[in-house]
Amino acid sequence: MSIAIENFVKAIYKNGKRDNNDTKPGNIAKKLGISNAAATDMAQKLASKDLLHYEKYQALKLTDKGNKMALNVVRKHRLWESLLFKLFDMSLHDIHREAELLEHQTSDLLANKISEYLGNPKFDPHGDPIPNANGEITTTDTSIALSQTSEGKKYMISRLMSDDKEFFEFCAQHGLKFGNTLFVSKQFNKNKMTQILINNNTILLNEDFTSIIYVNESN
Amino acid sequence: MSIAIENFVKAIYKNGKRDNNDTKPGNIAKKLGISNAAATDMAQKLASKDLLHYEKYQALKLTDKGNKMALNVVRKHRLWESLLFKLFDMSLHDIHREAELLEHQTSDLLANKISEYLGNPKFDPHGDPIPNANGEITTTDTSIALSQTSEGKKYMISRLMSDDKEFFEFCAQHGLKFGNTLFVSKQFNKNKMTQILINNNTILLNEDFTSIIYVNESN
DNA sequence: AAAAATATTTAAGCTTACTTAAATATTGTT
DNA sequence: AACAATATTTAAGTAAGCTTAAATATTTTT
Ligand SMILES: [Mn+2]
Ligand SMILES: [Mn+2]
Ligand SMILES: [Mn+2]
Ligand SMILES: [Mn+2]
Repeated sequence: MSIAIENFVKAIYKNGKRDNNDTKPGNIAKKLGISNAAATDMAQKLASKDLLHYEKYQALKLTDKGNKMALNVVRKHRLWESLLFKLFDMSLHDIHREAELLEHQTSDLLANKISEYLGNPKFDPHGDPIPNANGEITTTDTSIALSQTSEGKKYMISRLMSDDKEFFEFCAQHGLKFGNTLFVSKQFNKNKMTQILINNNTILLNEDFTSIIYVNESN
Repeated sequence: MSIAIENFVKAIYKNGKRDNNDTKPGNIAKKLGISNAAATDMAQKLASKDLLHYEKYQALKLTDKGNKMALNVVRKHRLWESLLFKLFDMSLHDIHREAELLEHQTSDLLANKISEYLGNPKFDPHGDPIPNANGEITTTDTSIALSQTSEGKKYMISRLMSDDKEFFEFCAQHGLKFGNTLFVSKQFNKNKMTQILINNNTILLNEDFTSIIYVNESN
């Protein structure tokens, strides 16, 4: 399957998972940087290949076959991120950018070699789960967005759901990193802001950030 | 530049280097598995992009710009082969196959990271030289084909110029490996065969093999 | 030096993955 | 419930990278 198809299927998969947007052509188009017309076109083509269910004006839904393909690409993406992060001194944003391309040029055999070399990791450097060779995610995610946390509790960062360079630079600067702990000192519910204490620094985060930083309650 | 263009330019580069075939569209077409017509078409297109000199019915010649592009792709190819060979238990043929794809999806930055990680190696696992970040090959190659060697002398294998699976399997089986030494016991000039002694085994090689196994005279 | 065999080029056409513009349907607002 | 705003779909068209078939040039053989 082509790069365009792999990216399309993956975008639907991720849209359905994370964003509770409904997965209509327009949303996918926006993510992929193509026109709505192109997305509709592609959706119809993929339906004829049995990769997704298409009904005019309805949300797109992957078939089992489409889902499997998406998970295969996601697996390769996250394995590459893990490898590059381990071997080289590269930022989360940079490894993501490289993985976005490498994911399409990787045989299943190579993916398995990478996985084996890394000790079959279950999570990538963002904290995202890595599907196994059968396209299954066996770990269960108990984490919640920082925006959903309670005042006065301690949490461990489990996932940074972003591809944005500036966000990662901000995170790096303030110690917001997979595995680090923080304390939620105040929730400004009206303003949708969250005040946290991390590394003895107090920071105020708005919803753009608190909705993509995932955490687990800590001791 | 597209994958098709990178492969095309690289094929011209390699054809000019190794094979003393003249580099006409038909030869390139054969290597890339496309029609002669497609190769001519592409050659004309690349001439308009200043990547090669095209004159009807004449051999193709890369411009400086084209040469630089080819070396950049070759660099990435050989760095990937080096990395995969080091990290994973993969055959020379397999690493070549993966590198053939990865070479087109690798930023200069990532290439430099790989090079640095490996200690800026000068040769890949086949013994082929790796161009530096400026697209220069600084090593000089003094090796000769096994077919050109003299009876009664000892040589060290410096290069296995092939992508062929069966050839590599044969090599692996008989200890024909980068760095290993062999003794040329007889040259059958009329039959274009070479008899060598390696690991206490005598093997008779025909020209298909002796022309792609490169060696340096050894003590 | 012809003739025959080969190789190259041109021409016409196809598929993929896009684009913009126009038509149509859905959704949100008054 | 009607109107306006928004989203989706259809239609028409483009560029890249191929194909096969036919025309033309080059190379090899006789
Ligand atoms: Mn990523
Ligand atoms: Mn991608
Ligand atoms: Mn190779
Ligand atoms: Mn290639």
